[in-house]
Amino acid sequence: MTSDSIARIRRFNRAVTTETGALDSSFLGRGRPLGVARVLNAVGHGMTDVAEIRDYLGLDSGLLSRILRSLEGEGLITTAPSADDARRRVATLTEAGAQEYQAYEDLSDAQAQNILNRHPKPQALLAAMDLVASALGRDRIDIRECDPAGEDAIYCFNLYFAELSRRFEEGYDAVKAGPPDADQMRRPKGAFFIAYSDGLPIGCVILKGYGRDWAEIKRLWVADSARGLGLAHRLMAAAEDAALSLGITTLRLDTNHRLPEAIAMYRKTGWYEIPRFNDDPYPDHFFEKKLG
Amino acid sequence: MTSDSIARIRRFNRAVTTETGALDSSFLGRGRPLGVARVLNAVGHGMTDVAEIRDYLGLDSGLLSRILRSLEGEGLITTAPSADDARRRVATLTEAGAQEYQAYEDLSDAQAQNILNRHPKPQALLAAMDLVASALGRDRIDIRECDPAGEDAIYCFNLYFAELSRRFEEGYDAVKAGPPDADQMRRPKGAFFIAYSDGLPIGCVILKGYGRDWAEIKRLWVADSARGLGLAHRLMAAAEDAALSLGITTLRLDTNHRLPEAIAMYRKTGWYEIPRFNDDPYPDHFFEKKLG
DNA sequence: GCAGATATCTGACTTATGTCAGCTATCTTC
DNA sequence: GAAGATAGCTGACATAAGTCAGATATCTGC
Repeated sequence: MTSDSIARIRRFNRAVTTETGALDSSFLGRGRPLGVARVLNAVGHGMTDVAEIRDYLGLDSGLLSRILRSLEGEGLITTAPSADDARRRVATLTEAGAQEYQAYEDLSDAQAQNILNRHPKPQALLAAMDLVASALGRDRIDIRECDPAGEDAIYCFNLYFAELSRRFEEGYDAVKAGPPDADQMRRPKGAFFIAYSDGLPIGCVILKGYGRDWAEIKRLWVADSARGLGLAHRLMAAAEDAALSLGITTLRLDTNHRLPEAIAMYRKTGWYEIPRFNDDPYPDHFFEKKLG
Repeated sequence: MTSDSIARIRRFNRAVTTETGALDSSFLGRGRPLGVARVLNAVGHGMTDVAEIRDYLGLDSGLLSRILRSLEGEGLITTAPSADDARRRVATLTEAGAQEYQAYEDLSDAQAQNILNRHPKPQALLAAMDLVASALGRDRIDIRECDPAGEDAIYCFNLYFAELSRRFEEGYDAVKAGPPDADQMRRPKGAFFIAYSDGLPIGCVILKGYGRDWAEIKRLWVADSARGLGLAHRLMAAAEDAALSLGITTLRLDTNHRLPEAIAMYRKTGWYEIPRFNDDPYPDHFFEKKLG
């Protein structure tokens, strides 16, 4: 069984490296070496700081310098000293550079679309890819404080609501839970965090504050494909850190018996059950935790 | 939805290329450039013919020549003119080469094992990897005529029986279906085919002959992860070709109503239903097809 | 303002990889 | 056995990628 498993993983590696050789070569086909294309891509993704690019792509200082010069020579980027530290340099796309970047994006998109079109069960394929990507990329999952009214936040909330609808016998209607107040999820009252894996949101948590010394944890969500990787713990830790930094000493949350893994996790991490503290129709379990 | 799908595929590509950069570098760490290691690997996998290696790895004739020379210099391989065409050369591993090849294999295995160990749901991860690998590698699925008593054949049969057990209400007992007669699955009576995706068996079919002008199709199996890729058609085509080359003009098969996709496929590809022609307890549908 | 740290750049070098034309030995066909 | 095809080898060259030791400008802490 184990040796069969290893054979399967190795087959996967072969299949994927062969294919992603082709995927990477979508960066080619525009008459530019891979290294140069990768840097252009990094700048296009908003990585302007030279040091940041170097770090992200793992390039030598001298090598990156030459690549930047080459992109400048092509008229695709301009570099200038950073405003707050003249030793540092920042790179920005020129108009031609933005066009070229977009051309690479379009190529990548077309490539991805092609894989989808050729598969009989695209949804199953996507789910499998998500699972694999989360597993392989678990060390690269990062949790960022985000705008609770942003596009990614809405993406997370919709998946969270969909999950609740599946779990609850009676379904779930986001409207009944009351309208959200984004200010309560933003500093100085509260905070909002999204967990990203290579740019895809795969989890979130709200710290909903009222300007008092207690706050609520809401909408703790982890994507199916990322379950079991300890992401819920990390999100909760981020929320608790934020709470402490806002002078909040007590957290509360409500939940439902149809979410037993969550309840088990709360009990294991210092939460204790308390009486109902709101009249929300969905929750039937209420927890509290003292911080600090 | 579509643009979300594309984002997910691209995230997958990023995650996997980053990780498989690490995977490929397991080929490194032994003080040998990737190209050289790949050739050593190809020879270790039984690719002795120089032209075959060149084709498989997509290398330039001159480049491969130099790499072979370098491996010879290290004492890992020997090359000699081919017995039946002295222009061609064949490469073989020396003892030191076999050891070095094994060292690479062990590294790859350890790397794969490591991925498994770190995941909370290894079986789900493997299933997802299989699905992705079959999808990406569908152009590289090849069907080979194999020994029906070999290790891979037994692997396929076990998965086939497991599938039937799941499908049939009353389960499935391979013993009741009668003992296999390997000679009937080998030329000149019959034939046996396995579909391989990067070395992993993902489908099979038996052409079971009796030295007469009709034969039976048995154990047509396609792995879950490879459904929908047209593999059953390709396996059947291989079996039909083999039948024609053996002078067989009529094929028969039996199946069960719990395998509706298979029955639908038979009806669409020239098979017509006939009365029961054996007393096997499991089948309840019987088909025939005229070839040529 | 000075010492030491930091960020980037330049030049000189190496290695890996790929390309191509021409060479030699061998095979196939007539 | 001669003509042309084929397989692999060699030499000459090109490019991509990476390494490393200074050089230069700037920042930070004292």
